[in-house]
Amino acid sequence: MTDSTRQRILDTAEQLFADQGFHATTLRQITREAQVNLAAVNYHHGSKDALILAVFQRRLDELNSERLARLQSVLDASDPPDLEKVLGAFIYPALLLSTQSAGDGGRFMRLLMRAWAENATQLHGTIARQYSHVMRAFADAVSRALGTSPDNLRQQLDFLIGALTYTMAETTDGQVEETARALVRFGCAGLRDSALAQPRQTSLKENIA
Amino acid sequence: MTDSTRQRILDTAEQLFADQGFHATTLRQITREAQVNLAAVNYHHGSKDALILAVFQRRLDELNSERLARLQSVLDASDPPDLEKVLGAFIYPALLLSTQSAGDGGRFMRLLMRAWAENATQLHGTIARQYSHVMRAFADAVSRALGTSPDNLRQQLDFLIGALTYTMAETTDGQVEETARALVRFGCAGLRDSALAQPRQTSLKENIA
DNA sequence: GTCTATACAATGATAGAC
DNA sequence: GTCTATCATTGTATAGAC
Repeated sequence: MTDSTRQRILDTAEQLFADQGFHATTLRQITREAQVNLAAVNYHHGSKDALILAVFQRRLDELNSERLARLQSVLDASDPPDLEKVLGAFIYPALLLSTQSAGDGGRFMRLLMRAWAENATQLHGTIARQYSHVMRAFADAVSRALGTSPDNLRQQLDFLIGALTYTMAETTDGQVEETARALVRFGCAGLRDSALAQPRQTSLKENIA
Repeated sequence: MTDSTRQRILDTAEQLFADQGFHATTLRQITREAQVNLAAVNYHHGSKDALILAVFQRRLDELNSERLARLQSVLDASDPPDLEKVLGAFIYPALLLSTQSAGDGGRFMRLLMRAWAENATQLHGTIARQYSHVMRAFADAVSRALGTSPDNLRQQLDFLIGALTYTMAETTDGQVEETARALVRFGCAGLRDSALAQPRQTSLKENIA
């Protein structure tokens, strides 16, 4: 098969990256374990950095689709959407992914924090572009739930993303539900309180993260 | 001078790491720019990973000392300490460091997120050990400000650390005060609300992050 | 103790045959 | 698409000068 090579590389790379980190994992190790030729990685993905990026793209596509689907359900349920449920639609799929991503023990999302490192320019930029659509949708939903302008929420949503990202790296299988509930509660309180402070509608310069 | 070589390596490495990332920066580039011999890095620091760790140690020592000093001032001011000021003592020095660290343009703390990547085991573990003293002191102060057990605050403080870390990577010079105020407010609201949910005193298994 | 010059195995990447 | 052979560059180790 021609396409199975590409996918086999992706699967093996994801597992090895999660276990050993990006730098410690060599292309020779990946290709040996995936039973493909060394040059196949560069042929199918271009470079090692591009392979790392491809590993992320696949998971982030799942994650963001799931988030948007859940958000739509929440928006359909009530017109001023429920803030807790909006944040839940953002947080819960991420924590789920962090502990049970497709086959491997569940250590995939530890890579998200690992990944900010290495090729920060290319990878962080691409991830940000991936998130920008989702971020816009959620910022809009949160703003309607609170009755404030979406612009003022960017910073607080960044706080939430930071807390979520950091938490993903530390959460293990059994704690997903409990952790998600705690983080939703934490974020709701912070957002509601910040909304009281800035009820006006000003616009800040764009700062996508 | 005998000590200037070690420090020159540290300074040059910090700047290059911040600009290009850890992996992209080679030892030959560092030693060339610092005008020292290639082997000097391994002689003074042991390895490239150890050099990365040393770069962090230096800044984290400053940061944690500053945090504890400010915390002491807050504790001296009033016996049930003011929660806003406690969080400020934790957050403000970090954001300051992230934008104006010792000479270089201020891109140092961008490394903190970058760093969780590469040698996650050794570096993340050592950083956690560095933070554990500070974390304990702040958890204690927050618990007294709220009137709850410190154990129940671990998770919420982790949320705050995540938000802070993520924010540090994105904050630029002019936004320190404003960002710190917003993050303090966000964290206070989350902590106060979570304290209402769990006023009991149970103990969870240790999970230092 | 510090520093230098040099050497080494392993890595990511590429070119060209099939 | 896949493979073999090969390249420049990397982090690290060592031997020896000051």
